[in-house]
Amino acid sequence: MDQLLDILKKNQLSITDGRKKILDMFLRSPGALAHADIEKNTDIAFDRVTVYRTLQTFVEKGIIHNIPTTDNSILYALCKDNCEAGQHHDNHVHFICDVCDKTICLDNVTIPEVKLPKGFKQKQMDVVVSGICDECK
Amino acid sequence: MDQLLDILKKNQLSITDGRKKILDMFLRSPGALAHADIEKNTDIAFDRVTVYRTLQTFVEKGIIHNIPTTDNSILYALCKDNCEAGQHHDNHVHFICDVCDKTICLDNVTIPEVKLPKGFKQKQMDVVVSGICDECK
DNA sequence: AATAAAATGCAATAATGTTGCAAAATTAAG
DNA sequence: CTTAATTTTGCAACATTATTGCATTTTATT
Repeated sequence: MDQLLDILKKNQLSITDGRKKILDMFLRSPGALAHADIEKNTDIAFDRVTVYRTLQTFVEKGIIHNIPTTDNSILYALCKDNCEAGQHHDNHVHFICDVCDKTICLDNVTIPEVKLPKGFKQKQMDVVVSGICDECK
Repeated sequence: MDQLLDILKKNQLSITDGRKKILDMFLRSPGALAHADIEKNTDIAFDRVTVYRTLQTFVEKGIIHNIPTTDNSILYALCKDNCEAGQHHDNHVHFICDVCDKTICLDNVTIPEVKLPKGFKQKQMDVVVSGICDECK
């Protein structure tokens, strides 16, 4: 049973080489990936446009979601437990390591609550913590 | 006593038209600004490059800081109380309104604490809440 | 007012993202 | 298994966004 095919089929996506390879990268990656990471991967011999469109499709289907960053890059991550169920709009804690620069999706960290001023209604919350990760300590 | 000049002088920056006008935009703006907002402002008749360099300088000096976003834009905000003291690396709560699309810096909202897994060391935390702001409710 | 230092504008270049359309691959049907 | 319909991909062109070097202008210093 291939996890790859499983995810693609569940989301009613046709099985193509591009989607398989890109999804495979996410499944193997401990952290988040930027568009550039994928494009620079020599195994991925696809056109820039295909990468853009594949990522867009994956986001729409809820296979991956994007992580806020303070630079102008977009980070994508597949969160192990939830995303396959299509619940990727749920709240997450993301950790960015200042040393190795990797972004890790901390699925099992409880997200805190925030008291907003009067009149504000919360729909989603993203928490990005930066510091030193467990491998670089 | 001009607040503008005060901020620039405190940070040992020469007083130029560009810096004055861009800083003025931040002082008048209730929310965060993107590079594009500044460039499109007809009062700002400066070269793109100047805007980039001015923003970079302001960030380095701690006059403004940038806010994580899930799209590929960089948002900058001057946070009313802290930034002048150069403490802009402190933790903030940012609110992005889904309706009017403005980003607001909630300085007086207490930032929550997060328990990280073993081995992770937290240095900074950014919280981005999205929903409906008090003006669009 | 003259000089040193810093900031700006311009031009060129690089990097990043988007769109339309033809060719190729995948799926569905017989 | 082969064919037709649908979807995906690659290419090309284009648009937007960001960066760098250098000459010119502006600001600060004496």
